[in-house]
Amino acid sequence: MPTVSSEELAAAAGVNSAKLRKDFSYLGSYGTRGVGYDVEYLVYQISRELGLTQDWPVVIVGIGNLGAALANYGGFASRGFRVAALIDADPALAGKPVAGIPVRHSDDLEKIIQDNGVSIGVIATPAGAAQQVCDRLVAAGVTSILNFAPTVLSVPDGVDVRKVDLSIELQILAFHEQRKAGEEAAADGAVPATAARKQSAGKGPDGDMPAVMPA
Amino acid sequence: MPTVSSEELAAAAGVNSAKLRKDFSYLGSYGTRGVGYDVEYLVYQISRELGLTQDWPVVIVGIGNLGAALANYGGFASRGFRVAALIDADPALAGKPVAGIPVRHSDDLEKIIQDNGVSIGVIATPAGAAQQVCDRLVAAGVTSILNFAPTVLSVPDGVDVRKVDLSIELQILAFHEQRKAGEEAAADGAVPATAARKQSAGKGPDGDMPAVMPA
DNA sequence: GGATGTGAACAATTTCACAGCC
DNA sequence: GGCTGTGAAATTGTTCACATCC
Repeated sequence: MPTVSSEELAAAAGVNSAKLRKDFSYLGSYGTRGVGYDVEYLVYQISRELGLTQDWPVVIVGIGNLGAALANYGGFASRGFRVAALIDADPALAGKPVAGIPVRHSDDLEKIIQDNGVSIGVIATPAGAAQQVCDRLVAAGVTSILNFAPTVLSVPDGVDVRKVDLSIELQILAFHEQRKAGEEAAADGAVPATAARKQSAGKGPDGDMPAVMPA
Repeated sequence: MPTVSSEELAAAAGVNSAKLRKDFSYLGSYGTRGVGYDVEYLVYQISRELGLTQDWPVVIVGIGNLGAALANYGGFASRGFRVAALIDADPALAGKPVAGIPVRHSDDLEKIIQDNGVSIGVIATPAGAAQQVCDRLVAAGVTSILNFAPTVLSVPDGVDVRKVDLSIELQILAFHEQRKAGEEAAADGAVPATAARKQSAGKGPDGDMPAVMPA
């Protein structure tokens, strides 16, 4: 399939074709009127804009179950990420290979960052160690941090942090699940699934109040 | 701190106080004019709206590194999630405890779902097994699926799927990292960091084109 | 006096619809 | 004839500002 129309792409993505064309237009005029978009050319342009064509060395700090899962994750290489090193504070792990990469001791963290020109770090340590690891990464020159530890990290200006909370997505599913159940029960006086029910929210002892309610 | 004002909450969250008040107003009229919001009452109302006050039994299928990391993840219990069972296809794992919960063989998947009234399933298997596991979960009554496998799952209407791609967040960091670098280099003719550069995007052999460009 | 709750004003985003080009 | 690229219209989201209530 050498070319594709905005209509086809939009249908595949579940969005409006005008939106897709307008979004693409912000990247440049990469289509041909009457024909569509050249697939290979479009893929390259989008890849470049997203930074997929660059090589990004990253370090993963904290090689527990999650760190090991990340090290084994196949999706990184295809998006331009290269795991420059795995780092853990446990001396017993040092030298052992995980996903084919030997684990290094955290004493060498600064040297590893500098030798490899790493600007992105992944923190998969327990919560208690995360801020300290973060501080060392930043001091060594890392400017973007992906944090899996259940802590809010504080960093100086100019450093980006993104926090991944593995339970947030479950939370969202549970929210929709709750609404599904609510709709089924809507006939017998249950709270409707829409957010618009402003008037019914009296604070009295009204049955939907739990023991936790303040006096 | 028994009460809190929209102003204080907004400052803490980094948003406008009017937005916060308007958002809260969609849940109901839970504040007191001249006083603010009763913290404990507000926490309960938001928790209830999000489904945090319910008990959600979940199963985790695929107990590799990622499945084990999820089983050990502390954040689930506090948000109302209860790991009803860990399931894996490897007979060697069956009976072994992970995070204190014995792993069950996937032969028992349907029975486990039904005995525990599970409506939410987590898939942490390799990509090749994910669709098959998904089909079995759905057939057994699961209506929400959190998918960590790098595959797009197809499900019947009425079933929610959320896909977590661990490399997406890295991607976002790399995107911003690229822009940081671009801004530093902006003086010497590099592509500007803003998206608005429509006119310069000629298709000719213009130096920023790679070998992958179509003929 | 002080802070909510909310119409109205404003801003951003999405969609329409069609001129322009292949 | 077909499909992009984009002004203009429609829709959606955010902020202002103030009447209202504790």
